[in-house]
Amino acid sequence: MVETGGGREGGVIRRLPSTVGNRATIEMVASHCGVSRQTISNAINAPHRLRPETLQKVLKAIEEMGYRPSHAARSLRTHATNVIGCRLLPSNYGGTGGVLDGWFHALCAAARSGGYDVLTFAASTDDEEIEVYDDLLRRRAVDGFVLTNTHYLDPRPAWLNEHQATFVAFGRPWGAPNAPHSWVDVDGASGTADAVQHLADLGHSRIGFLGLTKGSGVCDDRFQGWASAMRALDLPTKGLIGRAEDGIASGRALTEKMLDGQRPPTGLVCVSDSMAVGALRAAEDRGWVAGRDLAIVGFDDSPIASLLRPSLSSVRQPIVAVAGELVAALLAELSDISRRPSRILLAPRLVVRDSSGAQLIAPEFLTCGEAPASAPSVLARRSHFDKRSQQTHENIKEKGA
Amino acid sequence: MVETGGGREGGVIRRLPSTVGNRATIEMVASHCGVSRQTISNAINAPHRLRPETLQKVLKAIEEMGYRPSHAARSLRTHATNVIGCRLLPSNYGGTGGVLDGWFHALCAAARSGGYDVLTFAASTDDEEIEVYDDLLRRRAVDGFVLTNTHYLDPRPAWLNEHQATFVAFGRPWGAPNAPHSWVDVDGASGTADAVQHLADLGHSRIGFLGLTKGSGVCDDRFQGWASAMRALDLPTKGLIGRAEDGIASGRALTEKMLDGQRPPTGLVCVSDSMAVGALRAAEDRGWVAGRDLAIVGFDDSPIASLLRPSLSSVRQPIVAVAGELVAALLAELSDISRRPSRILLAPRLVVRDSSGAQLIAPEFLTCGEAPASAPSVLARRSHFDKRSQQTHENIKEKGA
DNA sequence: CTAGCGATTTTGAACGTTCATATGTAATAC
DNA sequence: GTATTACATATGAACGTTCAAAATCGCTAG
Repeated sequence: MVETGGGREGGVIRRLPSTVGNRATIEMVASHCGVSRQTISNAINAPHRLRPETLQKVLKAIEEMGYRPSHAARSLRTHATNVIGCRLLPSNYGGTGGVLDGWFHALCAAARSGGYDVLTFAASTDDEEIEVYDDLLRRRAVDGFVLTNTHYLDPRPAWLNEHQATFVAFGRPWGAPNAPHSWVDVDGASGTADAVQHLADLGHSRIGFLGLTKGSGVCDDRFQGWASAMRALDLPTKGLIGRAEDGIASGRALTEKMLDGQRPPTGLVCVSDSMAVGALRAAEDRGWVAGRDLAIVGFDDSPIASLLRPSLSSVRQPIVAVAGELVAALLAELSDISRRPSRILLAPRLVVRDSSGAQLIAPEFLTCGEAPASAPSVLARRSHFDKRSQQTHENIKEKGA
Repeated sequence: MVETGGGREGGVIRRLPSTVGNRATIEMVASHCGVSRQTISNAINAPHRLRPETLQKVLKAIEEMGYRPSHAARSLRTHATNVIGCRLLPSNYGGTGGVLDGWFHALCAAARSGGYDVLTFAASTDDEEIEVYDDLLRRRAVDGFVLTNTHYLDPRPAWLNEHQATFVAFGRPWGAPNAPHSWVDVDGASGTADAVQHLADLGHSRIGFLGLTKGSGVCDDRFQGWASAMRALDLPTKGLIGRAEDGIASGRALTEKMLDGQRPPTGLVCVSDSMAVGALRAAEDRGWVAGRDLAIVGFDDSPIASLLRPSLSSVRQPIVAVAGELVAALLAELSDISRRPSRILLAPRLVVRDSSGAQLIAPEFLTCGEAPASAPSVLARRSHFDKRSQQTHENIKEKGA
């Protein structure tokens, strides 16, 4: 299976050892133009210093010769690398499967349009991540970092501060609200509050929350949004809170337990899409149809949300905007060292699909004709669904920023 | 929502302007040891040249002072950056949602353990990607590239060769089998052949193929595996080939059309998971249960495969191994410029789940009690499924490499 | 004692930029 | 006509390494 070689390509010269690096240097451009090094440098870094005609002449030569300043030389001289370091989380990390990928893409795009590149590295733990930080800083390979997945007792911000590194975080400094670094985050509380309001609008009064075991800042935030919305609507919360490790199995188990309770919920707001998938499974287990027999809203709007049947209503994070703000904040700090930290909270928006029952169940979905016997309360509950909201399929409920 | 500032942190000194770069240099280590620059350099790059006691003394100082050679200075002098450039595809690119993320993570890990870093960039088109290549090469910011998503008439390999860049590709050079660059790919044909064999073992004789419109090397490869396996088993193929753009809607439409044909398939092998999801939808549309009324096998084993109901049997690519081989091949080329290109084909493996009907349908799934009227041929077909294979749930059928 | 040799260490130069400063040049002011 | 100024361009040095070559050291042999 492993074949090496294949010189059948004939006269194809593959690479000339010493010509790989034979690209134009500033000196070559200078002598070509009949000016000095510094004039070329100025044409690039301080064009206002040049006489218009000189500038034009130099720029033309630069263009023709395809000159770009050597990254290493410039970086050596200026002590700036124009590179940002960022850890790539394992795929499907913590149930936010696929969401961070779009974010990462946006981050790279934003960085590049700001004149920066992104150096990506893998790490499995915070400590490993810190080791890479240390390496990159000592080698002076990056100007700063973007952190993701902040959490309680996160050792990274403190370490980076101690080592006088510039960085910004995607995620609040949970447990350290006054941490002196910049961050950008999504207002999870507003997302879950929206979800509650959405379900309440549909007539639900018993709305449960599926969260994580204590110790997750993200969950605390989202829980808080649910709790305050419930309070504001004067709805009961007793027996409607479930907590476990993130995961489909957990979501399923929590939902089962909650539905078996004295006064089961008719709607569920979940801390993550994986929890929501678990809830969907639990509904299936009973022969229920999510969106008809049980309303479910997830969080993150991961790629699977729209693929599931019934499709999953979910709170979508503005990941592209987050990436843009992070890059903007980091570049600002890099250029203005005495800058105060910026703290930016962006609003998510609820994407309404089938699982919350906001629209008619697609006919092809009702394969069984009638409600299964195992869900006796369904018909009684159905009345709720008659006052359906005006929201249309995949319509997005924007929350004013 | 946007708050900047928050100086309540009091006396926290955030960053000392000129101390950011005050890390140890080779000269500092040298004077600390009472030796010359070059001795320190040798301790790192050619330790055999040093007297054991000197080496030990120097290494100790290096350790204590936390010295690492400046990336810029070293790179300027040696003309090597120890950085690999790689485009990050938009998430969910071409239906392979989530698969490349795991690959990318593995790539970063492999690179780092080989002493390299990965510079990531976003690009929407091949031309945009080439522009970035151009930029990175001119600035001498990377030593080489890893390409993904190769296709017919791919302009990138030719461009890179013309510009004497070192690179390896994930994916064969479709349409240019003798292209003089190294590549690593997954043997799609063997994957679909396995899928056909799997379905044939389960008693299927009418096995359809859902592919892409002509012009996709990946699809041609996978199609070829299906076709030759069908031929080898002496099974009919007429009316069992569907082609369209990749996507769920396409898969659904193709499946519908095929099932409406004169002699519809009882099993489907799909070129991608998104096509397979479409097939699942088409089965649902008829009130069928995939794995019972129609066997479906996808390709890529994307994260959704195990989340779907019924869960999707799919051919999994050995992405971690691919990443490792790619890095190995690239580093080999970088260190040995006259090296001949290596061509490595790795075998995928079929992950058997519910949608291919290899095991009993989970009871909770059969909510409707009996086969729907719209699938009259189901009971007749059922006999096939009595000779079920021994494969267990999520069991993996390894293909010898 | 000294030449010769290998092992070890040092020195000068170079990599390609930008910074800080110096030089030149044209226009303005006295 | 010369001093003053602003503008435009050029020069020397430095960034922190590694390369190439030179210097030093410790031994052995003649």
